[in-house]
Amino acid sequence: MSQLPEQPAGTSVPTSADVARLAGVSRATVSYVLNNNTTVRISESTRVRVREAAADLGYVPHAAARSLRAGHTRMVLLPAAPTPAGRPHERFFTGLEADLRRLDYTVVRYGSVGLGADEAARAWAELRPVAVVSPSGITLTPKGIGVLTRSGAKAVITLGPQPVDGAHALVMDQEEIGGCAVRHLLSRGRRRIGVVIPQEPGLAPYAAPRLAGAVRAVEESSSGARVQPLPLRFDEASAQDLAGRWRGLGVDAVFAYDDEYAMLLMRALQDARVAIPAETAVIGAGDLMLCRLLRPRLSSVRTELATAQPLAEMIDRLVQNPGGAPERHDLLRAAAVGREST
Amino acid sequence: MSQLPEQPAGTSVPTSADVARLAGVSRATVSYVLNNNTTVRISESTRVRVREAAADLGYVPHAAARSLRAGHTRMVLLPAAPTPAGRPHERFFTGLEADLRRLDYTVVRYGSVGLGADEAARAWAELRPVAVVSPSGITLTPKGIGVLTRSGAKAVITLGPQPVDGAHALVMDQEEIGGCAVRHLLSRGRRRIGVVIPQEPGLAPYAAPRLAGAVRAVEESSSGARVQPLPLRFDEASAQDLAGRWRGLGVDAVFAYDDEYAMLLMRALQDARVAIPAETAVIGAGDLMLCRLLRPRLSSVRTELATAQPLAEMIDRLVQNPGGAPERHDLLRAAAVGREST
DNA sequence: TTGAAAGCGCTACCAT
DNA sequence: ATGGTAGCGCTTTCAA
Repeated sequence: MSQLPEQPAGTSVPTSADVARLAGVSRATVSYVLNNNTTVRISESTRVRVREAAADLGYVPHAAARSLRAGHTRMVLLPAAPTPAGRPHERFFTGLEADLRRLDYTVVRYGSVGLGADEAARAWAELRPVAVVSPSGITLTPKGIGVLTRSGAKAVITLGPQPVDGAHALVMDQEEIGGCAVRHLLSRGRRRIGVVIPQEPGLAPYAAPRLAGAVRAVEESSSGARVQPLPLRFDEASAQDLAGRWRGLGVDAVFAYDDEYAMLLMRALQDARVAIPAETAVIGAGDLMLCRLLRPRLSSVRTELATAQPLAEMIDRLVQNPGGAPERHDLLRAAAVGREST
Repeated sequence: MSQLPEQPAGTSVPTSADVARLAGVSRATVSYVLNNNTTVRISESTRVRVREAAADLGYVPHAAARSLRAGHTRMVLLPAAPTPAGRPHERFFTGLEADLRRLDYTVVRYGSVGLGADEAARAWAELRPVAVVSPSGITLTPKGIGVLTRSGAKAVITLGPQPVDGAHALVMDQEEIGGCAVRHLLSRGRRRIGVVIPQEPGLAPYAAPRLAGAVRAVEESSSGARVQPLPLRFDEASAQDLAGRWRGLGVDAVFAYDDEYAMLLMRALQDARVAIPAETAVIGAGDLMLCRLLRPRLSSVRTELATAQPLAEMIDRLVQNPGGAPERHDLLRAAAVGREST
């Protein structure tokens, strides 16, 4: 048995002292090496040993300790104004924030523009959050989850179209949206169904499962219907191009990804004299106000985000009682709303 | 007094030790009092003295030190996914974030839902940011600015329709938007001009100056035109109600606050058989995609946000060289885009 | 009822 | 080239 006091294996967060001990150097040296301090000369062999020790332990520096020592931060605060008339997404986060504040948490929205998944996880870990709610758009890897939990996060929750292994998941089941849209179109007697695939890169994690759900709904219907993916950029030229080729595509209905793409496409189709819904039915998703303002009124898949309250309570529960098996909850209820466009 | 809220070299950020010294007690007592620790009994007179000392010094606890000592945080991290197809506002902030990260700053979007202006400023100050960029929606008061600078913020910058005394300001001149809209309508020969006033509370800081700009443009035109404010909520019922009273209002043009309100109102007017633009001209603001998708195509005031790059550089400059006179920069360039609706 | 002091993790100064 | 160590601001235990 080692004579050194044993660290409770999983529970304690490694510090620079741990790295120093493992590398057989002082904490000062660790600091010099890891910060690439150039005013001090450290032998290459020591550098390597320190870096390896840090990597072995999964060491992540503690931002609070660092800035306490430094006497200042490099933090630029961007207070987020509550958005009264925001998108459903924004309203959800604003509500979550309020609920968590009520439970005495400090809510920080941390930007990670231009960072890769694991870089981002590391940057988050430096802040030592007690909980992380990661939206899609940043794909949290199992490795990233490890970094976060090892740095003290009690609850790591992914929030997006698909769950991630090893984290709790709030799933917004995008497949169901595609499924709802297609079942609605099938019920209207349509059989050759186009599905818009937005070409904006950030939307892929949503677009792919919506298409998959559409395909599955067709297969399960045994109707002999078929699905045709339709790439579309969010600009008029792309929409006009698609509309110009419309009759050649031979589709009698289209699920346009969401309401805004639907509006764009519908206008282009109308300009190309494609009758809606006679010739082609159109359905969007999101059930925004604009559905009711367009003519014909736009059918849509209403997606109801559960209120944030249960999520706030779930976070609180996981923080107080961490370590259970990953939970998975569905957060999205989808239902088609038929209007004049289908 | 209303000069620069400077941070002279000798005056540093007050700590609990300073409070203790001023109150003539120990740091422990300060901690007990300010945290309302109930396990320890402190005389009422001491409590009062401590609180007064804290208030006198403008003491704000240091969140990093607190969580370092506690060994854990109550921080819930809400990583903000980059929004590729977001609103101009969001894209601006995302760009700012990337630019600042490149300058090696840590960008944190801090929510303050349900907090008053000075409460919020205090909460921000606890994080000891080196710079704060405060959007409208949270009205930063001179007092709040003082709290922030005294806690070490080198650059406090307001970002919104109006500058705030004592802080640097990036002004998004909302009056100019109203002015542009009205001058455009006047040039189209309209003389009785309605101006939509959204009833959503968060929009007041924008709505009021847009109206003011509209009024001023009319006055300066010496055209004998008049302006009529038109309250409107963002729902169909409110729009239908307004449209139903339309002919009694005697307006021949309307500046509809922004494109989305314009879309809502235009639909209601069309449903009420008000001819656009023959009977009433409509202009929005924002020049969103939907302007080109509506029929008639919606005229709009294009508002060009300067890119975030200069702001990031300004922040960096102020951090490195703080204490100058408040700067003021205009961030918005507005120009009317005439389409079929006017 | 209050105070003295330890120590959270880190970096920078001053020794070797 | 590397180590010892002080101290950032705070809370909390123990002692007075």
